[in-house]
Amino acid sequence: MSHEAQKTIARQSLLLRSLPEQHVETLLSHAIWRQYDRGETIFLQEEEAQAIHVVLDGWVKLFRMTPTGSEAVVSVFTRGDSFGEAVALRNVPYPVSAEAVSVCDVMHIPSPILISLMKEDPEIGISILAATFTHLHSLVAQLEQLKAQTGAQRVAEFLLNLCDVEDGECDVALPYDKMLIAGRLGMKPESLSRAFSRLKAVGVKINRNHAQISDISQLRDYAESDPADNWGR
Amino acid sequence: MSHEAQKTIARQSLLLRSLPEQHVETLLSHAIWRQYDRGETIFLQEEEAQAIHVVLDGWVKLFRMTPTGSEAVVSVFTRGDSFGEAVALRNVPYPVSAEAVSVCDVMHIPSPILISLMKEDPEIGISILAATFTHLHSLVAQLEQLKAQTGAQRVAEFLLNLCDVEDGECDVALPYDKMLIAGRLGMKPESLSRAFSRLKAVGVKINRNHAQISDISQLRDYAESDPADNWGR
DNA sequence: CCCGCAACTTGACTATTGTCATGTCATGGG
DNA sequence: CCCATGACATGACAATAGTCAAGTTGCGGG
Repeated sequence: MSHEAQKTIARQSLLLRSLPEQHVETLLSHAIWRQYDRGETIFLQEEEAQAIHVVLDGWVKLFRMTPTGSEAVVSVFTRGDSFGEAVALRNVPYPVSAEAVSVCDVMHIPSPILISLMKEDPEIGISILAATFTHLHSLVAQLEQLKAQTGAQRVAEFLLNLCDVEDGECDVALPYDKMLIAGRLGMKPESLSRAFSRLKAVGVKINRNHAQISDISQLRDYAESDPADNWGR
Repeated sequence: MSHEAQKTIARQSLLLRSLPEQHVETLLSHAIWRQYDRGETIFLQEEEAQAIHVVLDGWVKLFRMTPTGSEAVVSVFTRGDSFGEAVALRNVPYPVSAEAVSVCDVMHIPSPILISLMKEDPEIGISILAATFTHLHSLVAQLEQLKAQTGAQRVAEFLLNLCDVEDGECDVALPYDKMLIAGRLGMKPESLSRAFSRLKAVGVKINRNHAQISDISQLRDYAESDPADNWGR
Protein backbone atom coordinates (compact mmCIF):
# COMPACT_ATOMS: atom_id res chain seq x y z
CA MET A 1 0.00 0.00 0.00
CA SER A 2 1.40 3.38 -1.01
CA HIS A 3 2.11 6.11 1.46
CA GLU A 4 -0.46 8.30 -0.27
CA ALA A 5 -3.15 5.65 0.06
CA GLN A 6 -2.25 5.32 3.74
CA LYS A 7 -2.67 9.05 4.19
CA THR A 8 -6.12 8.83 2.65
CA ILE A 9 -7.11 6.18 5.18
CA ALA A 10 -5.64 8.22 8.01
CA ARG A 11 -7.65 11.29 7.01
CA GLN A 12 -10.85 9.28 7.30
CA SER A 13 -10.14 8.25 10.87
CA LEU A 14 -12.27 9.61 13.67
CA LEU A 15 -9.40 11.67 14.96
CA LEU A 16 -8.53 13.50 11.76
CA ARG A 17 -11.61 13.63 9.63
CA SER A 18 -13.09 16.79 11.08
CA LEU A 19 -9.86 18.77 11.33
CA PRO A 20 -8.93 21.75 9.14
CA GLU A 21 -6.45 20.80 6.46
CA GLN A 22 -3.48 22.66 7.90
CA HIS A 23 -3.67 20.82 11.22
CA VAL A 24 -4.07 17.46 9.55
CA GLU A 25 -0.85 18.18 7.66
CA THR A 26 0.94 19.10 10.88
CA LEU A 27 -0.16 15.90 12.59
CA LEU A 28 0.63 13.72 9.60
CA SER A 29 4.08 15.22 9.33
CA HIS A 30 4.82 14.41 12.97
CA ALA A 31 3.27 10.96 12.86
CA ILE A 32 5.35 7.82 13.04
CA TRP A 33 4.53 5.21 10.38
CA ARG A 34 5.34 1.58 11.05
CA GLN A 35 4.65 -1.82 9.66
CA TYR A 36 4.24 -4.71 12.10
CA ASP A 37 4.57 -8.41 11.40
CA ARG A 38 1.96 -10.93 12.35
CA GLY A 39 2.19 -11.48 16.11
CA GLU A 40 4.41 -8.48 16.76
CA THR A 41 3.74 -6.48 19.92
CA ILE A 42 2.64 -2.87 19.48
CA PHE A 43 2.57 -2.01 23.15
CA LEU A 44 2.38 -3.83 26.46
CA GLN A 45 0.05 -3.51 29.40
CA GLU A 46 1.46 -1.08 32.03
CA GLU A 47 3.61 0.79 29.50
CA GLU A 48 3.13 4.54 29.53
CA ALA A 49 1.02 5.75 26.62
CA GLN A 50 2.78 8.24 24.40
CA ALA A 51 0.77 8.14 21.22
CA ILE A 52 -2.61 7.65 19.65
CA HIS A 53 -2.69 4.76 17.21
CA VAL A 54 -4.47 4.62 13.89
CA VAL A 55 -4.70 1.34 11.99
CA LEU A 56 -4.09 1.94 8.28
CA ASP A 57 -4.17 -1.64 7.12
CA GLY A 58 -4.40 -5.10 8.66
CA TRP A 59 -5.73 -6.06 12.07
CA VAL A 60 -4.75 -5.30 15.63
CA LYS A 61 -6.07 -6.90 18.79
CA LEU A 62 -6.13 -5.52 22.31
CA PHE A 63 -5.98 -8.14 25.03
CA ARG A 64 -5.33 -8.78 28.69
CA MET A 65 -3.53 -11.68 30.24
CA THR A 66 -5.78 -13.57 32.62
CA PRO A 67 -4.37 -14.96 35.89
CA THR A 68 -4.43 -18.44 34.34
CA GLY A 69 -2.11 -17.31 31.57
CA SER A 70 -4.61 -17.40 28.75
CA GLU A 71 -5.43 -14.20 26.95
CA ALA A 72 -8.77 -12.42 26.85
CA VAL A 73 -9.29 -10.39 23.69
CA VAL A 74 -10.78 -7.03 24.56
CA SER A 75 -11.29 -5.72 21.05
CA VAL A 76 -10.09 -5.95 17.48
CA PHE A 77 -9.36 -2.95 15.28
CA THR A 78 -8.95 -2.62 11.56
CA ARG A 79 -8.39 -0.09 8.78
CA GLY A 80 -9.48 3.39 9.80
CA ASP A 81 -9.97 2.60 13.49
CA SER A 82 -8.05 4.52 16.12
CA PHE A 83 -7.35 3.38 19.65
CA GLY A 84 -5.60 4.50 22.80
CA GLU A 85 -6.98 8.05 22.66
CA ALA A 86 -8.21 8.28 26.23
CA VAL A 87 -5.04 6.78 27.64
CA ALA A 88 -2.74 8.99 25.59
CA LEU A 89 -4.62 12.19 26.41
CA ARG A 90 -4.35 11.43 30.10
CA ASN A 91 -0.78 10.16 30.13
CA VAL A 92 -1.56 7.05 32.12
CA PRO A 93 -0.31 3.46 31.62
CA TYR A 94 -2.07 1.17 29.15
CA PRO A 95 -4.62 -1.14 30.74
CA VAL A 96 -4.20 -3.68 27.92
CA SER A 97 -1.59 -4.97 25.48
CA ALA A 98 -1.79 -4.55 21.70
CA GLU A 99 -0.54 -7.00 19.11
CA ALA A 100 -0.65 -7.21 15.32
CA VAL A 101 -2.93 -10.08 14.31
CA SER A 102 -1.93 -9.85 10.66
CA VAL A 103 0.80 -7.89 8.95
CA CYS A 104 -0.37 -4.34 9.46
CA ASP A 105 0.42 -0.68 9.06
CA VAL A 106 -0.12 1.56 12.04
CA MET A 107 0.31 5.29 12.33
CA HIS A 108 1.31 6.69 15.70
CA ILE A 109 0.47 10.29 16.54
CA PRO A 110 2.62 11.36 19.50
CA SER A 111 0.25 12.67 22.11
CA PRO A 112 2.42 15.70 23.03
CA ILE A 113 2.06 16.93 19.44
CA LEU A 114 -1.71 16.66 19.52
CA ILE A 115 -1.96 18.20 22.96
CA SER A 116 0.23 21.16 22.09
CA LEU A 117 -1.76 21.67 18.91
CA MET A 118 -4.96 21.66 20.93
CA LYS A 119 -3.55 24.17 23.36
CA GLU A 120 -2.51 26.40 20.53
CA ASP A 121 -5.85 26.25 18.74
CA PRO A 122 -8.79 25.22 20.93
CA GLU A 123 -10.98 24.87 17.83
CA ILE A 124 -9.23 21.56 17.26
CA GLY A 125 -10.48 20.22 20.54
CA ILE A 126 -13.99 21.36 19.75
CA SER A 127 -14.08 19.76 16.33
CA ILE A 128 -12.61 16.46 17.51
CA LEU A 129 -15.08 16.51 20.38
CA ALA A 130 -18.03 17.12 18.09
CA ALA A 131 -16.90 14.30 15.77
CA THR A 132 -16.52 12.01 18.74
CA PHE A 133 -20.02 12.66 20.05
CA THR A 134 -21.42 12.03 16.60
CA HIS A 135 -19.47 8.80 16.43
CA LEU A 136 -20.65 7.83 19.89
CA HIS A 137 -24.30 8.22 19.00
CA SER A 138 -23.94 6.45 15.68
CA LEU A 139 -22.22 3.60 17.50
CA VAL A 140 -25.13 3.23 19.87
CA ALA A 141 -27.53 3.28 16.96
CA GLN A 142 -25.45 0.71 15.07
CA LEU A 143 -25.24 -1.62 18.00
CA GLU A 144 -28.98 -1.42 18.54
CA GLN A 145 -29.47 -2.18 14.91
CA LEU A 146 -27.17 -5.19 15.22
CA LYS A 147 -29.88 -6.89 17.17
CA ALA A 148 -32.08 -6.57 14.10
CA GLN A 149 -29.65 -8.60 12.02
CA THR A 150 -29.00 -12.30 12.09
CA GLY A 151 -25.53 -13.70 12.61
CA ALA A 152 -25.25 -14.61 8.96
CA GLN A 153 -26.01 -11.03 7.97
CA ARG A 154 -23.34 -9.71 10.30
CA VAL A 155 -20.87 -12.11 8.72
CA ALA A 156 -21.96 -10.91 5.28
CA GLU A 157 -21.23 -7.32 6.24
CA PHE A 158 -17.91 -8.34 7.67
CA LEU A 159 -16.97 -9.95 4.36
CA LEU A 160 -18.16 -6.92 2.41
CA ASN A 161 -15.90 -4.70 4.50
CA LEU A 162 -12.98 -6.89 3.53
CA CYS A 163 -13.62 -6.36 -0.17
CA ASP A 164 -12.25 -3.30 -1.87
CA VAL A 165 -14.32 -3.59 -4.99
CA GLU A 166 -17.94 -2.54 -5.27
CA ASP A 167 -19.29 -5.09 -7.65
CA GLY A 168 -18.82 -8.40 -9.37
CA GLU A 169 -16.77 -11.15 -7.81
CA CYS A 170 -14.06 -10.98 -5.21
CA ASP A 171 -11.65 -13.20 -3.32
CA VAL A 172 -10.50 -12.21 0.12
CA ALA A 173 -8.24 -13.78 2.70
CA LEU A 174 -9.73 -14.01 6.19
CA PRO A 175 -7.27 -11.94 8.17
CA TYR A 176 -7.15 -14.08 11.28
CA ASP A 177 -8.46 -17.07 13.19
CA LYS A 178 -12.11 -17.82 12.82
CA MET A 179 -12.33 -17.90 16.58
CA LEU A 180 -11.21 -14.27 16.65
CA ILE A 181 -13.64 -13.34 13.88
CA ALA A 182 -16.44 -14.98 15.82
CA GLY A 183 -15.53 -12.92 18.88
CA ARG A 184 -15.48 -9.71 16.87
CA LEU A 185 -18.90 -10.47 15.44
CA GLY A 186 -20.34 -11.37 18.82
CA MET A 187 -20.99 -15.04 18.23
CA LYS A 188 -19.58 -18.46 19.08
CA PRO A 189 -17.27 -20.24 16.62
CA GLU A 190 -19.99 -22.81 15.95
CA SER A 191 -22.45 -20.11 15.00
CA LEU A 192 -19.86 -18.60 12.69
CA SER A 193 -19.49 -21.96 10.98
CA ARG A 194 -23.23 -22.14 10.46
CA ALA A 195 -23.37 -18.58 9.23
CA PHE A 196 -20.76 -19.45 6.61
CA SER A 197 -22.77 -22.44 5.43
CA ARG A 198 -25.81 -20.22 5.03
CA LEU A 199 -23.86 -17.79 2.94
CA LYS A 200 -23.24 -20.56 0.43
CA ALA A 201 -26.77 -19.83 -0.77
CA VAL A 202 -25.78 -16.29 -1.74
CA GLY A 203 -22.61 -17.23 -3.55
CA VAL A 204 -19.95 -17.36 -0.85
CA LYS A 205 -17.46 -20.21 -0.71
CA ILE A 206 -15.16 -20.60 2.25
CA ASN A 207 -11.96 -22.59 1.95
CA ARG A 208 -9.59 -22.49 4.87
CA ASN A 209 -8.90 -18.86 5.58
CA HIS A 210 -9.99 -17.78 2.16
CA ALA A 211 -13.42 -16.57 1.03
CA GLN A 212 -14.63 -16.46 -2.53
CA ILE A 213 -17.58 -14.20 -3.25
CA SER A 214 -19.24 -14.78 -6.59
CA ASP A 215 -21.42 -11.68 -6.59
CA ILE A 216 -20.87 -8.78 -4.25
CA SER A 217 -24.18 -7.09 -5.02
CA GLN A 218 -26.03 -10.28 -4.16
CA LEU A 219 -24.19 -10.50 -0.85
CA ARG A 220 -24.92 -6.85 -0.11
CA ASP A 221 -28.60 -7.38 -0.82
CA TYR A 222 -28.59 -10.27 1.60
CA ALA A 223 -26.78 -8.32 4.32
CA GLU A 224 -29.18 -5.41 4.13
CA SER A 225 -32.40 -7.33 3.69
CA ASP A 226 -34.95 -7.64 6.45
CA PRO A 227 -34.33 -10.95 8.23
CA ALA A 228 -38.04 -11.73 7.97
CA ASP A 229 -37.82 -11.72 4.19
CA ASN A 230 -35.23 -14.48 4.23
CA TRP A 231 -37.24 -16.85 6.33
CA GLY A 232 -38.98 -18.33 3.35
CA ARG A 233 -35.61 -19.78 2.41
CA MET B 1 -35.30 17.02 44.56
CA SER B 2 -33.17 19.75 46.09
CA HIS B 3 -31.01 22.02 44.02
CA GLU B 4 -27.93 20.66 45.78
CA ALA B 5 -28.88 17.08 44.94
CA GLN B 6 -29.36 18.16 41.33
CA LYS B 7 -25.90 19.67 41.28
CA THR B 8 -24.47 16.38 42.52
CA ILE B 9 -26.13 14.56 39.63
CA ALA B 10 -24.91 17.19 37.18
CA ARG B 11 -21.31 16.81 38.36
CA GLN B 12 -21.45 13.09 37.59
CA SER B 13 -22.48 13.65 34.00
CA LEU B 14 -20.09 12.83 31.20
CA LEU B 15 -19.63 16.47 30.41
CA LEU B 16 -18.66 17.70 33.85
CA ARG B 17 -17.19 14.83 35.75
CA SER B 18 -13.62 15.28 34.57
CA LEU B 19 -13.48 19.07 34.80
CA PRO B 20 -11.50 21.06 37.37
CA GLU B 21 -13.72 22.43 40.12
CA GLN B 22 -13.49 26.05 39.12
CA HIS B 23 -14.75 25.41 35.60
CA VAL B 24 -17.59 23.24 36.84
CA GLU B 25 -18.67 26.14 39.04
CA THR B 26 -18.55 28.53 36.10
CA LEU B 27 -20.66 26.24 33.96
CA LEU B 28 -23.14 25.49 36.74
CA SER B 29 -23.56 29.18 37.45
CA HIS B 30 -24.40 29.86 33.81
CA ALA B 31 -26.62 26.83 33.39
CA ILE B 32 -30.37 27.13 33.03
CA TRP B 33 -32.38 24.81 35.29
CA ARG B 34 -35.89 23.84 34.29
CA GLN B 35 -38.56 21.39 35.21
CA TYR B 36 -40.70 19.96 32.42
CA ASP B 37 -44.13 18.36 32.71
CA ARG B 38 -44.94 15.00 31.26
CA GLY B 39 -45.30 15.43 27.51
CA GLU B 40 -43.76 18.90 27.38
CA THR B 41 -41.50 19.70 24.45
CA ILE B 42 -37.87 20.44 25.22
CA PHE B 43 -36.87 21.28 21.69
CA LEU B 44 -38.14 20.66 18.18
CA GLN B 45 -36.53 19.20 15.12
CA GLU B 46 -34.96 21.94 12.92
CA GLU B 47 -34.57 24.36 15.82
CA GLU B 48 -31.08 25.78 16.19
CA ALA B 49 -29.15 24.15 19.02
CA GLN B 50 -28.01 26.59 21.65
CA ALA B 51 -27.30 24.40 24.62
CA ILE B 52 -26.15 21.02 25.83
CA HIS B 53 -28.78 19.25 27.91
CA VAL B 54 -28.22 17.20 31.04
CA VAL B 55 -31.06 15.15 32.52
CA LEU B 56 -31.08 15.50 36.31
CA ASP B 57 -34.22 13.53 37.03
CA GLY B 58 -36.98 11.86 35.09
CA TRP B 59 -36.94 10.68 31.48
CA VAL B 60 -36.56 12.37 28.13
CA LYS B 61 -37.09 10.87 24.69
CA LEU B 62 -35.64 11.94 21.37
CA PHE B 63 -37.83 11.18 18.38
CA ARG B 64 -38.47 11.92 14.74
CA MET B 65 -41.76 12.29 13.00
CA THR B 66 -42.14 9.74 10.22
CA PRO B 67 -43.82 10.71 6.95
CA THR B 68 -46.92 8.79 8.05
CA GLY B 69 -47.27 10.99 11.12
CA SER B 70 -46.30 8.39 13.70
CA GLU B 71 -43.24 8.99 15.82
CA ALA B 72 -40.06 6.93 15.84
CA VAL B 73 -38.24 7.04 19.17
CA VAL B 74 -34.53 7.49 18.59
CA SER B 75 -33.35 7.21 22.16
CA VAL B 76 -34.36 7.67 25.77
CA PHE B 77 -32.27 9.46 28.37
CA THR B 78 -32.42 9.49 32.13
CA ARG B 79 -30.69 10.84 35.22
CA GLY B 80 -27.07 11.72 34.53
CA ASP B 81 -27.28 11.41 30.75
CA SER B 82 -26.42 14.34 28.53
CA PHE B 83 -27.52 14.85 24.95
CA GLY B 84 -27.22 17.31 22.11
CA GLU B 85 -23.47 17.79 22.55
CA ALA B 86 -22.44 17.29 18.94
CA VAL B 87 -25.22 19.51 17.64
CA ALA B 88 -24.56 22.31 20.10
CA LEU B 89 -20.80 22.31 19.50
CA ARG B 90 -21.36 22.64 15.77
CA ASN B 91 -24.20 25.15 15.87
CA VAL B 92 -26.42 23.22 13.50
CA PRO B 93 -30.17 22.54 13.69
CA TYR B 94 -31.45 19.59 15.73
CA PRO B 95 -32.08 16.46 13.67
CA VAL B 96 -34.68 15.23 16.21
CA SER B 97 -37.23 16.57 18.68
CA ALA B 98 -37.00 16.09 22.45
CA GLU B 99 -39.89 15.64 24.83
CA ALA B 100 -40.25 14.96 28.55
CA VAL B 101 -41.66 11.45 29.01
CA SER B 102 -42.20 11.94 32.73
CA VAL B 103 -41.97 15.04 34.89
CA CYS B 104 -38.28 15.82 34.71
CA ASP B 105 -35.53 18.23 35.60
CA VAL B 106 -33.14 19.25 32.87
CA MET B 107 -30.09 21.47 33.05
CA HIS B 108 -29.16 23.45 29.95
CA ILE B 109 -25.58 24.57 29.47
CA PRO B 110 -25.53 27.33 26.84
CA SER B 111 -23.06 26.23 24.20
CA PRO B 112 -21.43 29.67 23.80
CA ILE B 113 -20.41 29.52 27.46
CA LEU B 114 -18.79 26.13 27.07
CA ILE B 115 -17.12 27.06 23.81
CA SER B 116 -15.66 30.27 25.16
CA LEU B 117 -14.45 28.41 28.23
CA MET B 118 -12.76 25.86 25.99
CA LYS B 119 -11.12 28.57 23.95
CA GLU B 120 -9.87 30.22 27.08
CA ASP B 121 -8.47 27.03 28.59
CA PRO B 122 -7.79 24.20 26.11
CA GLU B 123 -7.25 21.78 29.00
CA ILE B 124 -11.02 21.65 29.29
CA GLY B 125 -11.37 20.31 25.79
CA ILE B 126 -8.70 17.71 26.46
CA SER B 127 -10.30 16.45 29.65
CA ILE B 128 -13.80 16.29 28.19
CA LEU B 129 -12.35 14.52 25.18
CA ALA B 130 -10.55 11.96 27.33
CA ALA B 131 -13.70 11.32 29.34
CA THR B 132 -15.66 10.90 26.15
CA PHE B 133 -13.30 8.32 24.68
CA THR B 134 -13.41 6.38 27.92
CA HIS B 135 -17.18 6.50 27.82
CA LEU B 136 -17.19 5.43 24.20
CA HIS B 137 -15.12 2.34 24.88
CA SER B 138 -17.07 1.40 27.97
CA LEU B 139 -20.25 1.71 25.93
CA VAL B 140 -18.96 -0.72 23.36
CA ALA B 141 -17.94 -3.10 26.11
CA GLN B 142 -21.34 -2.78 27.79
CA LEU B 143 -23.21 -3.44 24.62
CA GLU B 144 -21.13 -6.50 23.88
CA GLN B 145 -21.83 -7.73 27.36
CA LEU B 146 -25.55 -7.21 26.77
CA LYS B 147 -25.48 -10.20 24.51
CA ALA B 148 -24.35 -12.27 27.48
CA GLN B 149 -27.49 -11.40 29.43
CA THR B 150 -31.01 -12.59 28.92
CA GLY B 151 -33.86 -10.16 28.47
CA ALA B 152 -35.10 -10.83 31.99
CA GLN B 153 -31.69 -9.92 33.37
CA ARG B 154 -31.65 -6.66 31.44
CA VAL B 155 -35.06 -5.85 32.87
CA ALA B 156 -33.77 -6.68 36.34
CA GLU B 157 -30.89 -4.22 35.90
CA PHE B 158 -33.29 -1.62 34.60
CA LEU B 159 -35.39 -1.97 37.75
CA LEU B 160 -32.32 -1.83 39.96
CA ASN B 161 -31.32 1.46 38.35
CA LEU B 162 -34.71 2.85 39.24
CA CYS B 163 -34.23 2.07 42.92
CA ASP B 164 -32.33 4.49 45.07
CA VAL B 165 -31.84 2.16 47.98
CA GLU B 166 -29.19 -0.55 48.13
CA ASP B 167 -30.97 -3.22 50.05
CA GLY B 168 -34.21 -4.59 51.34
CA GLU B 169 -37.48 -3.92 49.61
CA CYS B 170 -38.44 -1.15 47.27
CA ASP B 171 -41.39 0.16 45.30
CA VAL B 172 -40.81 2.07 42.09
CA ALA B 173 -43.06 3.62 39.51
CA LEU B 174 -42.30 2.67 35.93
CA PRO B 175 -41.55 6.03 34.41
CA TYR B 176 -43.24 5.54 31.07
CA ASP B 177 -45.05 3.24 28.68
CA LYS B 178 -43.97 -0.35 28.67
CA MET B 179 -43.60 -0.11 24.92
CA LEU B 180 -40.99 2.59 25.44
CA ILE B 181 -39.23 0.54 28.12
CA ALA B 182 -39.14 -2.44 25.78
CA GLY B 183 -37.56 -0.26 23.10
CA ARG B 184 -34.96 1.03 25.49
CA LEU B 185 -34.04 -2.49 26.58
CA GLY B 186 -33.87 -3.75 23.02
CA MET B 187 -36.79 -6.15 23.08
CA LYS B 188 -40.38 -6.43 21.88
CA PRO B 189 -43.27 -5.55 24.23
CA GLU B 190 -44.24 -9.21 24.36
CA SER B 191 -40.78 -10.21 25.51
CA LEU B 192 -40.91 -7.52 28.17
CA SER B 193 -44.17 -8.96 29.45
CA ARG B 194 -42.60 -12.38 29.68
CA ALA B 195 -39.49 -11.02 31.34
CA PHE B 196 -41.69 -9.45 34.01
CA SER B 197 -43.45 -12.75 34.63
CA ARG B 198 -40.09 -14.44 35.12
CA LEU B 199 -39.04 -11.85 37.61
CA LYS B 200 -41.95 -12.93 39.80
CA ALA B 201 -39.71 -15.82 40.81
CA VAL B 202 -37.17 -13.41 42.28
CA GLY B 203 -39.66 -11.31 44.21
CA VAL B 204 -40.84 -8.72 41.70
CA LYS B 205 -44.50 -7.88 41.36
CA ILE B 206 -45.73 -5.68 38.55
CA ASN B 207 -49.01 -3.87 38.85
CA ARG B 208 -49.87 -1.38 36.18
CA ASN B 209 -46.97 1.02 35.96
CA HIS B 210 -45.75 0.15 39.41
CA ALA B 211 -43.14 -2.42 40.42
CA GLN B 212 -42.74 -3.87 43.87
CA ILE B 213 -39.40 -5.48 44.65
CA SER B 214 -39.36 -7.62 47.76
CA ASP B 215 -35.60 -8.07 48.01
CA ILE B 216 -33.15 -5.91 46.09
CA SER B 217 -30.14 -8.11 46.83
CA GLN B 218 -31.96 -11.11 45.45
CA LEU B 219 -32.79 -9.20 42.29
CA ARG B 220 -29.20 -8.02 41.96
CA ASP B 221 -27.93 -11.57 42.32
CA TYR B 222 -30.27 -12.61 39.56
CA ALA B 223 -29.24 -9.76 37.26
CA GLU B 224 -25.55 -10.50 37.63
CA SER B 225 -25.68 -14.27 37.58
CA ASP B 226 -24.49 -16.27 34.62
CA PRO B 227 -27.53 -17.12 32.50
CA ALA B 228 -26.34 -20.75 32.42
CA ASP B 229 -26.72 -20.99 36.18
CA ASN B 230 -30.40 -20.17 35.98
CA TRP B 231 -31.18 -22.89 33.53
CA GLY B 232 -31.78 -25.41 36.27
CA ARG B 233 -34.80 -23.35 37.25
C1' DC C 1 -73.25 4.10 30.51
C1' DC C 2 -71.54 1.82 26.72
C1' DC C 3 -68.37 1.40 23.06
C1' DG C 4 -64.12 1.22 20.87
C1' DC C 5 -59.37 1.85 20.85
C1' DA C 6 -54.90 1.13 22.39
C1' DA C 7 -51.96 -0.90 25.57
C1' DC C 8 -50.93 -4.95 27.49
C1' DT C 9 -50.95 -10.11 28.32
C1' DT C 10 -50.88 -14.77 26.99
C1' DG C 11 -50.42 -18.85 24.11
C1' DA C 12 -48.72 -21.38 20.09
C1' DC C 13 -45.31 -21.64 16.88
C1' DT C 14 -40.81 -20.73 14.70
C1' DA C 15 -36.11 -19.11 14.06
C1' DT C 16 -31.74 -18.28 16.03
C1' DT C 17 -28.15 -19.23 18.89
C1' DG C 18 -25.51 -21.40 22.66
C1' DT C 19 -23.95 -25.91 24.53
C1' DC C 20 -22.27 -30.41 24.28
C1' DA C 21 -20.55 -34.18 21.86
C1' DT C 22 -18.47 -36.08 18.02
C1' DG C 23 -16.00 -36.29 13.77
C1' DT C 24 -12.59 -34.51 10.31
C1' DC C 25 -8.47 -32.49 8.87
C1' DA C 26 -3.96 -30.24 8.84
C1' DT C 27 0.21 -29.46 11.31
C1' DG C 28 4.17 -30.26 13.91
C1' DG C 29 6.80 -32.95 17.33
C1' DG C 30 8.77 -37.20 18.36
C1' DC D 1 6.14 -41.72 9.36
C1' DC D 2 2.75 -41.71 12.92
C1' DC D 3 0.16 -39.75 16.18
C1' DA D 4 -1.29 -36.04 19.35
C1' DT D 5 -3.15 -31.60 19.25
C1' DG D 6 -5.90 -27.83 18.04
C1' DA D 7 -8.91 -25.63 14.75
C1' DC D 8 -12.98 -26.23 12.51
C1' DA D 9 -17.51 -28.51 10.99
C1' DT D 10 -21.69 -30.74 12.11
C1' DG D 11 -25.61 -32.85 14.54
C1' DA D 12 -28.68 -33.07 18.57
C1' DC D 13 -30.77 -30.60 22.01
C1' DA D 14 -32.22 -26.68 25.02
C1' DA D 15 -33.29 -21.97 25.86
C1' DT D 16 -34.26 -17.29 24.23
C1' DA D 17 -36.71 -14.16 21.74
C1' DG D 18 -39.50 -12.81 17.68
C1' DT D 19 -44.08 -13.33 15.20
C1' DC D 20 -48.88 -13.96 14.87
C1' DA D 21 -53.17 -14.29 16.82
C1' DA D 22 -56.48 -13.95 20.27
C1' DG D 23 -57.88 -12.45 24.47
C1' DT D 24 -58.12 -8.88 28.51
C1' DT D 25 -58.15 -4.47 30.59
C1' DG D 26 -58.38 0.47 31.26
C1' DC D 27 -59.63 4.82 29.61
C1' DG D 28 -61.79 8.52 27.10
C1' DG D 29 -65.37 9.96 23.85
C1' DG D 30 -69.90 9.89 22.55
